[in-house]
Amino acid sequence: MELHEAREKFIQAWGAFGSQWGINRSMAQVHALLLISTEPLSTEDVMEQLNISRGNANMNLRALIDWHLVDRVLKTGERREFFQAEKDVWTIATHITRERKKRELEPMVKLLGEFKETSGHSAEVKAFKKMAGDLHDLTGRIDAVLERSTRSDVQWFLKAASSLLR
Amino acid sequence: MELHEAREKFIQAWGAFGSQWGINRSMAQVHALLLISTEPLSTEDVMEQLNISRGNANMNLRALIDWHLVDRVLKTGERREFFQAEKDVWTIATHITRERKKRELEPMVKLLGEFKETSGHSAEVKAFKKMAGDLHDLTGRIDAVLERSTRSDVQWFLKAASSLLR
DNA sequence: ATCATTTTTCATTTATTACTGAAACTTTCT
DNA sequence: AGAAAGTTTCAGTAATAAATGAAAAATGAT
Repeated sequence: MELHEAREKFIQAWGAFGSQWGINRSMAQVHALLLISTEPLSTEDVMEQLNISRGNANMNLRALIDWHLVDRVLKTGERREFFQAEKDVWTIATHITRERKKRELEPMVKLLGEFKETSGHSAEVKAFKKMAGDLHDLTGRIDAVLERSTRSDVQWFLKAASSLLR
Repeated sequence: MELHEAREKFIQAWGAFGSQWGINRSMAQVHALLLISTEPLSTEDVMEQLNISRGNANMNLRALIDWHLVDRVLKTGERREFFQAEKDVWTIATHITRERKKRELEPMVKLLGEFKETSGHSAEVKAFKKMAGDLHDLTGRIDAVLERSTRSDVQWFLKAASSLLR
């Protein structure tokens, strides 16, 4: 496969993959593009290479910075900003995991916890509380596992271990 | 909190949660409704309780059956079909995980593997292959972890362990 | 302080995804 | 076989999410 074709496929696939997981296509594509670019890119580079508008490029670059997946870079003697992606896949995975955990999983755990106080003693109420409680336990456990596996000390260990296995 | 309010909140939250993760709102809501219903429901019950159309109810019930999250149930002396959700949260988590792994993760692992054969020796090509290879390793590892943690023997063990801890 | 360049915002447009509802189909009963 | 009850399909419509592009704001050089 030629580089050009491979890059194109990669960007498209990463975009589609993202949108299946609730991340918008452009954001994922911008990320993909930066991942496989050796040099930092300007907003215009991103616009051109992905055929997207300035507004779109800007919004998604900022979103990626929020997620700690992309950094702003200043080149000496250049006025405009450049962008480069974090390239270490463990770090990428960690940042994505922590961000989604914080934004989505934690609020769900909290809400499920609140259902403990549902009033009544009917069979209906008991069944409801059982389900809410079980889900609370499950999401709480998942939360704990993710917390542990994304802690920077664990990350450090895993990185070290994986470099030994190379 | 009153049961009625709690149920409503739960259904809405589960729907919103689902849509953040690429599962459509109605499907998640139908699932939520069945999860907290003590008796199996008919298509009409679902339509009424969620204010959705027959077509929508039918499509999403079938999708949930595909995902092994819901079973068809026949009541003696009743002609129409009833639906009930799998209630064990470990089993639910397993089925969701396996289904998404199969539909989305595995194809991505496969695609990333194909990039190994990208031709050329320039720095650009090397950088591309490095990234694709790293992502291939990472997604492959995630795939393996999920495979292990959703195998029925592990499930059996975890269920047994968690019932001992009750 | 001015002006040229770059970045950000946001009302409007466009694209995508999901839902509706009526018709077609299937099943089961008499 | 015909009718009644129930299920599925799918073309058309609606709702939602994302992108555009032009204007406003910010930046920084002179």
